[in-house]
Amino acid sequence: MTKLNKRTYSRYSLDALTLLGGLIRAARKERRLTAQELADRAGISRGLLQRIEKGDVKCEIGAVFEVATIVGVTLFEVDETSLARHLRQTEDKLALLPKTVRKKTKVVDDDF
Amino acid sequence: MTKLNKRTYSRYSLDALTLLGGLIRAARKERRLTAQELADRAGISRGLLQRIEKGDVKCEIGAVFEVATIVGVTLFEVDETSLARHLRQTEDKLALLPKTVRKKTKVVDDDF
DNA sequence: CAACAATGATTCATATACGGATCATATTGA
DNA sequence: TCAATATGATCCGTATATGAATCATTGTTG
Repeated sequence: MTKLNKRTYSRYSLDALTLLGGLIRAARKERRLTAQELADRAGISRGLLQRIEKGDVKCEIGAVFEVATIVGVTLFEVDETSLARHLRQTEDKLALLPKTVRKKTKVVDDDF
Repeated sequence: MTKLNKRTYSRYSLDALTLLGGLIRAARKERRLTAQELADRAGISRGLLQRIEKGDVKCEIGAVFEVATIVGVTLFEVDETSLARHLRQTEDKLALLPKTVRKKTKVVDDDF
């Protein structure tokens, strides 16, 4: 029992999340949306939106992306076409790589 | 009882998540990292990494960002300096906006 | 200033995401 | 081809994120 897991996060991840939250909050205000209104539109609670705007690491990424999308904060390329194209490119790229990664079975046989 | 909430997600959000997962997976393979290895480095389980690479909407955004960071997939600007600068700019922008959004109290008084 | 509205913060119950284990399958290297 | 290993897919128990409710505070408008 007692998981005591304590995940850790790099500074970059934390900053990126804070930034994303800030962008969402700024976009919401520019559009003069109430926290409650935006939460309703996204189908989440106001409390969760608060945490999202604060950059809380423990939020469903789906909820965060949805809110961001609603207020017009887009990650990656903006337009859908380019997103779809990017998706295909990624798939193609993956097809080229070996399907499974294989570790070097043994240390270099350097006794000679 | 029975929440039956059924959140919905826009096509864009779903695509963006799929793309992000694909980018992570591609980056992992380019670096010849095993799923287990990457999971260990991120302090998460292999199962969760699987879901992340699949673009599952129900994942802690912190875990996703952390994994992405580890394999070098960066959202927003790449370098830390620009990220920090962006952070400040967002704060400044927020400072200019009204602190709370206020709804029009009444419907337009258009009986005349 | 007075009334009201939006936000921030907390608490609690519950739905659920997570880790861990396991099994089957696919893929690799020798 | 064979052995080894990575991956995919489930299942289960538990830690925990979420929604709902509430209260205090701050900001806004009239």
